[in-house]
Amino acid sequence: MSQLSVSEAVAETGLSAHTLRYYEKEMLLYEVPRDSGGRRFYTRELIAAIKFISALRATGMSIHGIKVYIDLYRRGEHTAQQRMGLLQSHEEAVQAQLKQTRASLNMIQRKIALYQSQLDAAAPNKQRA
Amino acid sequence: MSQLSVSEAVAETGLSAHTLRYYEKEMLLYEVPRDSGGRRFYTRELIAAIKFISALRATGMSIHGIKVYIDLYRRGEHTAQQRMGLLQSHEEAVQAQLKQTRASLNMIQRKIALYQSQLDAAAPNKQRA
DNA sequence: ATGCATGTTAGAGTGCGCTCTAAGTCAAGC
DNA sequence: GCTTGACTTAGAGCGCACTCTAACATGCAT
Repeated sequence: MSQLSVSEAVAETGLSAHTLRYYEKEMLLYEVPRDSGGRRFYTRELIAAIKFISALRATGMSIHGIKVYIDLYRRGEHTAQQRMGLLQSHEEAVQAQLKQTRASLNMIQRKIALYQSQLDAAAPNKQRA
Repeated sequence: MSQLSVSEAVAETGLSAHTLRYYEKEMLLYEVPRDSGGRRFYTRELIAAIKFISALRATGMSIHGIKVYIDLYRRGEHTAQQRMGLLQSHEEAVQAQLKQTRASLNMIQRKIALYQSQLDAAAPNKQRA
């Protein structure tokens, strides 16, 4: 079970088969093995890579940005420092984005609270219904 | 100073003039007043609306989703409950998205930590340099 | 052997949210 | 009067990340 078919990989990663092929075409995934019939299968290493790529995507890194990271990976161990640097600056970007999202969420929550007090004031007897 | 020119509104909201016109075309903004020469200006109410729209955008609400909200707004006070409902379900979506982002960020941070320990192990004498 | 699910390819199409272009108008300063 | 800069319009164009199409191949179950 350490080698997953396309449909198993889809189930495991939450990405579509189209997207998996797209990532491969864009070189985010490489050396994806095939069975005798030419069908792809995914090793645990590939699945781990896909999940990490998904984490980068989920935090807003672009396909191009991920490709830069993956290309470093392919070039070998001596790029580890650079890769770490990329991840660190991405982490900072994510922290900034989280901060921005929290601020915006706060504004939205204040608006909701405003609606709540308006609606309470307009129908004060509803509180007993 | 309660009426801002386009360039002042750009400075105040962080959006581009192109985007402000685009939002107007998409009916997120309406009844934007004009001066005698046909140029737009933005009242404090409009600026507040733009900032709220930006908060919705920053938290991932689509232009279409915002339009639905704004259309309710235009239809009057009796839509307040529905608008609040929209904001509440958006809030839930944002909370879920934040949770997802934090989980992904965590994965990235673990990878950074891994790099750090690898690099420390590979060059242990660097700690004194 | 047949049917069907699951896979393959190259390449086209989609939806989103801007972003820019080109040609023109207007008001203020020199 | 002339230039400059900020603005106007309709509409085209763009970058991104998928997402789908069409035609074909494979392999398992009946």
